[in-house]
This record gives sequence, C-alpha cells and structure tokens, in this order.
Amino acid sequence: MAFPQDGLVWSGYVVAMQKTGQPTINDVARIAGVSKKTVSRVINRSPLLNDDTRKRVEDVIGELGYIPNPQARALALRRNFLIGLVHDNPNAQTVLNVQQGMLEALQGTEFEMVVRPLDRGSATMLDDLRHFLERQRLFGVLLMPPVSENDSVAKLCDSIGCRYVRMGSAVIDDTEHMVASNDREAVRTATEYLIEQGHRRIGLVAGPHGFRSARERRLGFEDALAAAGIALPRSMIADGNYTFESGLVAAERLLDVMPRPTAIFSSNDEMAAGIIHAARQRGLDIPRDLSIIGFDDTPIAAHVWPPLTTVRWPIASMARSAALKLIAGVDDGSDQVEEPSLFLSTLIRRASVSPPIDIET
Amino acid sequence: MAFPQDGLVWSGYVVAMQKTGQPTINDVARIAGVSKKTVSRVINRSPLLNDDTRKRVEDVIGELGYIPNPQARALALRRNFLIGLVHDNPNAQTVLNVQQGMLEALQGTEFEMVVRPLDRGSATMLDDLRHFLERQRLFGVLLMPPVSENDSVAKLCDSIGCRYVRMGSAVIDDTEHMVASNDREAVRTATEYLIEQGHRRIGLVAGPHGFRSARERRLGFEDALAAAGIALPRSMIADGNYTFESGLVAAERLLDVMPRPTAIFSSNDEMAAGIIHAARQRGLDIPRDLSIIGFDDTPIAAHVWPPLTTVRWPIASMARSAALKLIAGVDDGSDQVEEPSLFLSTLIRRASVSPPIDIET
DNA sequence: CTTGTATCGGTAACCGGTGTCAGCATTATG
DNA sequence: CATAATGCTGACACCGGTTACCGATACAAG
Repeated sequence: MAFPQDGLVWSGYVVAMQKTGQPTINDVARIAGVSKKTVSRVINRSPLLNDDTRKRVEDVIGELGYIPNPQARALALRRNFLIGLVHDNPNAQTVLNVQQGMLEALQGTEFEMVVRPLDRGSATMLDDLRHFLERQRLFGVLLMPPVSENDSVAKLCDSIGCRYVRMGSAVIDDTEHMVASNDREAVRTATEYLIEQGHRRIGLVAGPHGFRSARERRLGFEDALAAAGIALPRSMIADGNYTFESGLVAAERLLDVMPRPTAIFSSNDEMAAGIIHAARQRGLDIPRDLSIIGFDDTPIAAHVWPPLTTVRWPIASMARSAALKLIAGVDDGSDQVEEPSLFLSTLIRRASVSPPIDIET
Repeated sequence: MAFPQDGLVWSGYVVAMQKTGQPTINDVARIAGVSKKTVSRVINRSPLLNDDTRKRVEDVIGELGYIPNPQARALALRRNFLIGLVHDNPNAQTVLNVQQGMLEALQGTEFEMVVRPLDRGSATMLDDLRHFLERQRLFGVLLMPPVSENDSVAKLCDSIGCRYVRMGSAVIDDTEHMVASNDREAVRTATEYLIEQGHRRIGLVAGPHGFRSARERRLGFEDALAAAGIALPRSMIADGNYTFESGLVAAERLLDVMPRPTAIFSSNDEMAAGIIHAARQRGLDIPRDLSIIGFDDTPIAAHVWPPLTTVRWPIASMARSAALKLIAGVDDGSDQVEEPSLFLSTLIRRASVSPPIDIET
C-alpha cells in the first residue's frame, strides 16, 4: 500500500503532513500545486488573485482543515491577535456582560480575549498593567469602569502604543477611545419619575468618591431636584461604595433622619438591595413606606422583593461596540460602520416605587 | 555627538534598539557581548551557565527592560502560553470566582487566560470548541461545569492533544484531569441539619437533568432522608434549572402540596431566592413557616432576606488548583506539590432555617 | 512583432526566539 | 606531559508564517 511517491501525490497528502497533525502552509501549497506565497495571498485576501486559483487553494484548505498558526502570523506581522479586558469592577454580572459583549464582537475574527483583573488600591497597579501590556504586546485593551476613568491608565496605553477604548459614564476622551452611557440624564429621568409620583423627600445613596459614574449619577439626581425646585439637604445624601453592605449602612443613616425620606435613589442595584434589607429590618414596607430606584438592572434587581425599579445600562452593547472600535480597520473589511460612542440608558419600572403614603405640603 | 560606533558601545545602546521600542534578544546579546543563545539560556534558567555571565546578562536585561516575546517563544517551542477557560455556566459570580482562582494560579507565570463561553444546546458546540482549540493551539483548558461533565468534550481535548482539567461535583475522571467537590456529602450534611431542627416534610428543588451537580445534590438529599427513615414522596421533589424563575415555579408546586413542606432544600442559591420570593407572595414567613437551604454561597445568599443558609462551594480554590494542575511540570520548577483533587464544601448557617412551627409526629 | 497587464513562482531575508552540536578553555586523570 | 573529561559558549538551522524583489508566463491589445 505504500507508494514511493507518497507525500507527493494528492491521495497521499496525509503522510506529507507534520507530525503534529496540524497541516502547515507548505502542505497546502504543495497539494494545491501553488507556492506558499500564493496561499498566503489567499489567506490575506489579496485582490490580485485569479478566482480559479483562489478557489482551488481554498478547497485544499478546507480539505486539510488547515488553520494558519496565529503565533507565526503574530510574529511575522509584528502584532498579535489578543485583546485585553482590563477591569477592577466588583460586580460579577457587569463584568460578565462586558465579556459577553466583547466576545460577540470578536466572534468570527481572529482575535481572542484575555482578561486581566486589576487590584484598585494596589500601589503597583500601574506597573502591573504596564508589565501585562508590554509582555503580551496586546493589540488593544478595553478598559472597564472604574479603572477606565483613570487618565494615567489611558496615558500608559498611549505611551506603550497599545490601542485602547474606555467604557464609562460620560465622554471623557476622544470618541475614538470612548464608549459611554448617559448616566446623568438617565438618573435625572429616574428621579423625575419619583417626583412625578409625588415624592418630595428623596434620599440619595451616592457611589464612592473618585468614581465618574458616582459623580454623573449624583449630578443627574441633583439636576432633577433642582429643576423641580426641591431642596436637597446634606442629610438626604449618604455615601456608599457600591456594595450591598454600604447600601445597608447608608440606608440606616437616611432612615434615621426625621422626617425620613419617602423615596431613595440608589446609585446601583447592589446598594439598593442593601437599602431594601435595612428598610425591612425596620419593619418598613416597600414600596408603601419607602420607594426605591436602583441602577444597572443586574439580575439582583429582578430577584429581590419587591422587584426593583432601576435604570438599565446597555453594558453588553457598549462592550460590543467598544471591541468593534478597537479592531476597526483591521477586521477583514466588511461594513466598517462608525461605532456609536454614546448609549442611552432606560428606566425599567418594577414594583419598588409607588406614590408616598404621607404626602405633605 | 554621533559616534561612528553608536550602537556598538554600551552608552549608545538606545539607538541599537528596534524602532518599536521593545528591545529584542539580539539587543541584549550584543550589548552584553554574548550570543543570543546565551541570553536564551539566562531566560530559561539553564543550569549550565557561568554565574558571572548570567549576572552580566541579567543586568543588561534589567537595564533595557527586555521582555521575551511570547509569540516568538510560542512559535519556537511549538506550544503557546494560553490557557482557556471554557464554560457554559449561567451564574456570573461562579464564573468570575473561577476566573479569579485561575488568574491567581497563573500569577507570576508566563501563562495567560483566554475565556470562551459555550452555548450549551447549540448543535455546533463541539465544533466551535474544536475550532477554538485548534486555532489557538491552547496549552490547556479548564472546563467548568456543566460543560465539564460532557465526556465528549474531554475526548475532544484528548484527541487534539490539548491538556484539560475538569471541574465538577464528583470525580468522574483521573485525578490528573479532575478537580471536584463533595456535593453529595455536603448536601447530606445540610439536609441532616434540617432534620436535626425537627423538620420531617422536606422538599427538594432539584437541578436540571443531565447536570452531574444536580444528580449529586439530589443523591445527598436522598441519603440523608433515607438514613433518618423519612419517606420522600414524589410530590416533595420539584425540578428546576438553576434559575431564579425556575425556583419560583418549583416552589409554587411544592407549596401547593398539603400538608406543605416545612423546609426546602434548593440545589442552588439562585433558585432559593426564587423560593423565598414565592413564599413571600403567599404570605409565608421565613424561616418561621418555611426553612430554606441553598447551595453555592453566592453573594445573593447573603443579600436576600432573610440571609440564606447555604452550602459554600470552594470554587475559587478549586479553579486555582485546577489551573496549577494544568501547568504542573512546566512551571519553572519550584514546589511541584501534588494538587488535591477533592475539595470539601461546608454548611454556612444563616437565618433562613429554624425549627418548624408545627411539629407533628 | 512589440508592448502591456494580470497572475503567479522563486529566492531570500526576516520576525524573535528555540534546539543541536561542535568548539574552546579549563581542570582532572593517567 | 599528554590525554580525557568537564563546563561553558557560539554558529547554525529552524519554528510557520510574512514581505520584498525580481522574473516568468500567458494572453490581450496596439
């Protein structure tokens, strides 16, 4: 059964392949009867190629199950096909939504996603990131909030020559490097909804200092109250740090105030869950005694009792768009539509809001 | 100022570097006055190297901030430094915990993590995975449940020559390829706790068919009841699929039974949250009228009201161990302790369990 | 017959590291 | 002192693709 020309004739191509089982560009070239240069032209979709030749080579590629070695390509092209997701976000669902959106964008391309969580607070954070970027020579990185709000991180990417796109709550960079949501407007709308329901004593559980999202959401809250001519005493604002526990503590403070607020806007869902917790411990019924609005529309919002009215943040779409922005111009042609830089958040009305029981004034 | 020997003398090394800014092994070799092979030996900690030479090269490496190009190494070594995380797990917190555990293990190594969610149910799932593995030529993959329970996936990895480690609820493979928790025993213990409290009519919200974890947890539940001589009528078992909604629906069914159960074991926390929801809708007080135990100890367990008694699953530790198993023998020497294959889950007692109010016989 | 254009191959060098093997200097041995 | 063993190092080819450059061929047009 062993013909001397094994490895040279078509039917014997199998024995001509590498021991690893993975066919190389040379195998394809030999079997298709062309040069490896031509195969390379096919892979890279060179325009100056006869359709017949292209077809023939593509057939062989399909037959062999040939897949170009990304490492070799990366080396020769002096760039790789890795996109980094850099985050220090404590919310699992948010991170996973972003991953999902990214992967959706990367689907069908030759890019892969590598994830790098960062330790906010760590003094070596910037060095860690630099080391990561330089070592892996990433094609680009997607920066999630809150680390995306750190300008020195963006500068670092620039200086290394690594593309980046920042996700955030406001446009704080060129649209080329930015995908943002309109947190301020969204919160304003949400707060106006509370006002429409008749609430006048409305508390705010703010996010942590230094977070752009916290600032934007607070501004939106203040916008709405100012527009309605409602005073905002300092006692109606409590700080949180986006965790359940901090929401609980903040709520304790707000509910100690007399007269207590009839509604609270929480800068995220996690803290809103804490507020619900605190209210229930005091025997308050939601929404009868206290209306609550959250932000993010994470699964927890639908799963607490009562289901939480909240602001839906199109995080996955943003991530998808951000990833497309990153690989724009390199992806094999196709549409090349300009990716949007601003995404609108919307209010999701559930059962945690009702008119206040004791309307006064 | 331009000396003819620029690029050859030490002080002029900068101009000798690549345009990209990243120094190469040639730069290091030239400046240190050795061959690139020697530099390579330094990088790979070759034992047959003069200490003086090593020191000198290391100094230059530090001076230049040289970092070996992973793509080039990958090409030359015919293996890359990418470890895949393959999952089709719907729970964000679980996935993120695994990512965290993995990254902890990979910390300090040259490996990177790439994440690949899979669409369970999709007919092309296996092909997708094969394509992913072959294209990226991954060094290894970590398989998360439930996809890790799929034997054909493991076979696929084997056939491609890709290392793998499976995470799961029971040891269903060689310990070399497996990291498991003792779900069955853990649930048995949890159920025994309910029995100790005096419960006799105990319902089970089971996980979806085909999930090993669902099966193990159910077996543990049955073990405990059988050991206590408690009958388990079919009406006390309701199926769920690990989602909040399915837990809600399952609870509706169980609570319709007369006499209704005084306690329910839920195969995960998400469904337990649904059960709480359903109970509250019926005006039942937890734990007075109904005790509940969940599984996973996700953040939701601590954040629902009342805080949920649940089984803590050391998922991050398991992932860390699994990743270490994957890179065992390749990591630069060091300890090389055998990674454990079995991890113990523990019962976390919170406020969702109390003795039943109406103890009968 | 000349010229031009489109398509493809050959050769070589390169990307930035690796393995193999031979060579050199130094030390141990007879 | 000659020889062998040892320790250390460099030359060279190679991994699987890339580009650059030039040359070859075919076929159409002038």
